[in-house]
Amino acid sequence: MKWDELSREPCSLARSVAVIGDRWTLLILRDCFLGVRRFEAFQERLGISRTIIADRLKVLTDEGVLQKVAYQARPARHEYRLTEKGLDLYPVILAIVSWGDRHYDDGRGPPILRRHKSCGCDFQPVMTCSECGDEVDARGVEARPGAAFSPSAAG
Amino acid sequence: MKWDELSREPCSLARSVAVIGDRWTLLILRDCFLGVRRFEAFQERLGISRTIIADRLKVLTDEGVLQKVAYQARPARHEYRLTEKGLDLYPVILAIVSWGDRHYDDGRGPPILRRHKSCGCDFQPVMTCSECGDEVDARGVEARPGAAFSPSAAG
DNA sequence: ATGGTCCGTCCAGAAAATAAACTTATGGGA
DNA sequence: TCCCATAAGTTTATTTTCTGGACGGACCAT
Repeated sequence: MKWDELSREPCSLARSVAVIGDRWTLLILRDCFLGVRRFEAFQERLGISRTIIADRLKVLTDEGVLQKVAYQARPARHEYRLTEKGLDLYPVILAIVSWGDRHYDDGRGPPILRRHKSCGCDFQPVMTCSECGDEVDARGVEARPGAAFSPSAAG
Repeated sequence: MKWDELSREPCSLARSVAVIGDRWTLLILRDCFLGVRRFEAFQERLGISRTIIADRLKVLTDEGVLQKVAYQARPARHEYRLTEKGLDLYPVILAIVSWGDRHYDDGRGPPILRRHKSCGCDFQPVMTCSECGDEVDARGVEARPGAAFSPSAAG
């Protein structure tokens, strides 16, 4: 399988990874959720080559994860904002951060604290079942093929 | 920033991405959660070069996400199993799959269905607040620097 | 006029990813 | 014994991607 065939796999994980599973894309998305919106800001914060920033922002824009919004007319300038589809990626970011908080703590605690506005508390994300509300973990789940399954598919 | 500097960033997402943020690593982990354990099986299912499989399995093993377990002595053969640290990645996989299910459905529904054993229902994962139990989304959360924060850090 | 900001593109060299063939160790059958 | 098969990689050569730096265009402030 090649990288550009991923999006045609009958697998939701493969299709997602085709868009966001890149080395730098997740870092760009992290910054998006922290309020970074401009090309120069991404480049400065990440310290990677401008070519990659431009390429990844284009992919995310083409996929509808980010949206270009003009903030001044002359010279034409715009910023990159998360769309609804992009905001839907928040659980992905939270899950990754949470795993890092747990397994790669350097002893000084989490680098970023997150407060749930509606209850006012600093919180940890918990993955729960939509039906019973209990926490789900790998051992408590049974996977089986769905309608869109085909032999080479998975997840 | 370079790829191998990621793990030294004061950012839980960067540290995690240094381990699992690779193109193929997430696909390998997907298969792990579906019960795939042997080198040949990973290679056959993913259809990518053996070099990459070997390299990624080594990284995941070195990081303690997978563990080599012998299943026969002569010739020496072993399989790769998720450790507790690896099982902790389940919310990450679920979050990515869930996003794909929602935004890259081809009209035939999800390729894989998941049943929560304890309640017996097919379910969708919901990211909730550890303190109040309500669902969390990007707009309802406020991030701020924690103890391990430093100027270049994030998330 | 000079320098600064912002958002890119272009280029050549360096680094990484990839496919295909090969290696090692063993067991089974003709 | 010889040949084939299985499993888990390694080696080699090619292809792709990434990098750092320079460059460009459209403005603005001094």
